[in-house]
Amino acid sequence: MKKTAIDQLGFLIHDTGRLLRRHFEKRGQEYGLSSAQWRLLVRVVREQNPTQARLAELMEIEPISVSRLIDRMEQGGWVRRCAHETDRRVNRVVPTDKSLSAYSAIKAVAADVYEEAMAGVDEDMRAALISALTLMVGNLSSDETATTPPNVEQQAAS
Amino acid sequence: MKKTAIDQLGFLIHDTGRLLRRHFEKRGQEYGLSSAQWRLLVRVVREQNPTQARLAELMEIEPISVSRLIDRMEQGGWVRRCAHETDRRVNRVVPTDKSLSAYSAIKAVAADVYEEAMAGVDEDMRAALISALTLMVGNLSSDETATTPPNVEQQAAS
DNA sequence: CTTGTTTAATAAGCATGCTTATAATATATG
DNA sequence: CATATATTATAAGCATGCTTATTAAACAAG
Repeated sequence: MKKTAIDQLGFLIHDTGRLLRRHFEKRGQEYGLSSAQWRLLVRVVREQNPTQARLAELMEIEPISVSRLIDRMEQGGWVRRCAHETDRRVNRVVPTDKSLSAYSAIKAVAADVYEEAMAGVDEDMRAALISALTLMVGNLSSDETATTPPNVEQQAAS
Repeated sequence: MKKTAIDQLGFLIHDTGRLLRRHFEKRGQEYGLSSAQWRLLVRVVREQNPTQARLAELMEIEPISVSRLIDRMEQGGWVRRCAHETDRRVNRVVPTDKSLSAYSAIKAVAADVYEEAMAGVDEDMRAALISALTLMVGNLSSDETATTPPNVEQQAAS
């Protein structure tokens, strides 16, 4: 039945994520950017010099994780911490020239990895995949409180 | 177009995995099992006392990661390392009574988290999701070497 | 102005993954 | 038997996430 497949959903998503990360890092390692660093850089470029707190919010990770990611990225010459104009508590995170010039190349690598991963997955299935994942992120983000909304068929242990 | 959605695939899968893990750990923390420990325990029970090397192979993580996971699980009373009958290099990993009695309860928690995540995702979409992820895992596991032969379906190594 | 609260960033320490290296044991070969 | 190679587990050290606690600055209220 499908039930057995659902049991493996967590494993599947975990594995897919791990494999994507692994491939991206292998392909992107000539640039010296890890996948976490790449995710952060995308936000920095898109948001135009966000603060660390803003990055934590966008990436849904803790501020301390951002802080340490940026430690390493600053060391690697990818971003700089710049003082905020008015608020002396705040750092703006600014991409370096190195980041800006590598950006499109690395973006192409990412797109390439995605296409490699999606070989043999037709358009309909891609659309369904993305819709399903988007729904799931919504379900899991929103109801930090609720437990079991509308039509759940929860299965006990099998 | 769809291209923009594909760009976000990595982010989506990453987020979904992170959120699933977070929910599972919140719900399962009364048992004191993390999600990595849970994944390992499932293998241990299914495989009937596998060796650490076998676990590393099954979970596709490094032997050293297994070793340290088991360090903590042994401390937590979830598994024991038992000497192999003939090969003195080898440890068999054996679930404790505590594991066996908690197993179905935790399995139910996992199933519950999956259902919560999948609320509003209909049967067709679930099937497509699982098929797509399975294909992706295949693509990313098999071709550790190739780069992007157009629409590949090579299943070289397993 | 002083006191208290909130916010931004960091520190300390843990879990889980990784890579690279080592120790102990098994096995294969001269 | 002795030596070379495999395999199993572990060690050391790093990256990235977490929780909890701290520091510095901003802001609000008396």
